[in-house]
Amino acid sequence: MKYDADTSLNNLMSTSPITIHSWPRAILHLDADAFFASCEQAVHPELRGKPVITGKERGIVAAASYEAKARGVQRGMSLSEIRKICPDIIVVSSDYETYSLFSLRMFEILRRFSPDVEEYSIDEAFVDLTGLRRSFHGPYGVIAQKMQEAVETELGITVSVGVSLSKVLAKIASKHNKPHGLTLMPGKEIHHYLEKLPVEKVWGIGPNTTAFLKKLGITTALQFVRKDEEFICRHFSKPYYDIWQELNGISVYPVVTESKGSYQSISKARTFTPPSGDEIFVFAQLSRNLENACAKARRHKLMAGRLIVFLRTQEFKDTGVEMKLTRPTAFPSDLFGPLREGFYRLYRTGRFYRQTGVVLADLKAEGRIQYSLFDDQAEIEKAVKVYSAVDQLSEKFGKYTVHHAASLPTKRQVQHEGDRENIPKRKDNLFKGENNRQRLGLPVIQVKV
DNA sequence: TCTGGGGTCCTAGGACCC
DNA sequence: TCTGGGGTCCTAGGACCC
Repeated sequence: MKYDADTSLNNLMSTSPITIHSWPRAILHLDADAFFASCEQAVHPELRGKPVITGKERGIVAAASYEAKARGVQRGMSLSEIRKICPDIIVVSSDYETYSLFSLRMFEILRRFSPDVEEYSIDEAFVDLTGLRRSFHGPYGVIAQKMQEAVETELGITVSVGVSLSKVLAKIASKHNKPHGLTLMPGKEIHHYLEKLPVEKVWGIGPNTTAFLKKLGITTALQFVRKDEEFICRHFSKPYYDIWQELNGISVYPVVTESKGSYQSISKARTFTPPSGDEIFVFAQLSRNLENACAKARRHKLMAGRLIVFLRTQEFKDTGVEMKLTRPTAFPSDLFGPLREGFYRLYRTGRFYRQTGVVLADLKAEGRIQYSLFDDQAEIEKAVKVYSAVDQLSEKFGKYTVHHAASLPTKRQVQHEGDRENIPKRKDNLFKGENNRQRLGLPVIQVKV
């Protein structure tokens, strides 16, 4: 039977004996379990089965292994709290390069099954499976299972998988059973899942909308889905109408296959404790944000047309200013003027600040920039030379080898890179790791001296 | 959820133009 | 000087995500 795009879940979910095509679309969502911690356990076998957390460099939990979660470790806990409930906790610094390599491998594996893979985040993917049953000689559930198996055996981590009619539903499915879950949610079973699902668990519905929904008497996903179109349009804007459709089994979010080529914006922010009322110090933080953001922009061959500066006070109040630049640039030397101007528009003596940040927006590709007649070409070329030297030095000797004097008063913090607590620093341990990297096809990472 | 860092998209309202 | 109607662009700000 041909699927009618207007058929809503109200029809799909009816107990009618008529068999409608149960998979108008088959969207898979894959979510790696405790990804960072799992990568650590895959690379360091001696960590397997043990409570591990990552995020040592910042002193907060970035990810906790399931063993740690089982012991009550949660995000947002301080390290001392964690040690109290779990004295044998293993704390490691985040190693984003390794996680990115695992991520890359994960997407490669998925693309063996379908070309329609969306790299949604470092540890999540959407895959459009629609129409693949023929070539795999099996139902979607079996294809999904094969994908899960491939990722798990080849990478040594576990992942949770959900398959349903839309991205929003697939996300609900993958979350339903974690870790190492595989949940199939065909049209006629969806309402079972939505019935017990608090509406705030739906992807795209945050605290604000949840509060609003509550006023309308809606607390579960099923209650939301069962409202008619007219009701939704009267009370909500487009994003929520889209979610409503997705929940109804009508796929409106495309699986975006193109890898994200470019950024809309680049931002760098930093929180410091204790909060500071020292003008020089706060500006230095901002200056450092700017240098970092610019370096990233240059790395991606982008230039900014707008600069946004923001400060967060002790009381978590944010203020910001936005500045249009006379010409696009990714050089701090061009931007210190605007930065200073923005800073003094925001900064109030006597206030204490806990965070500074910078956003580079209106990004344009380096090559496509038109300079005006009034731009000083010689100045620009000089800056190009200076900063390409800076970038080379940073690559060779580390991130903050060279920087502007204004960034100096941030009082450099001790770098924790590479030191890992509770892991004996023995040679064979290191080799174990390297063997594993090779087994996984990861390049051996050079140790900085 | 007592709060880290990095992103995206949508909407309302004003400015400006015919 | 006042008055319509309609379009586009920009910006601020909100809301949400991992």
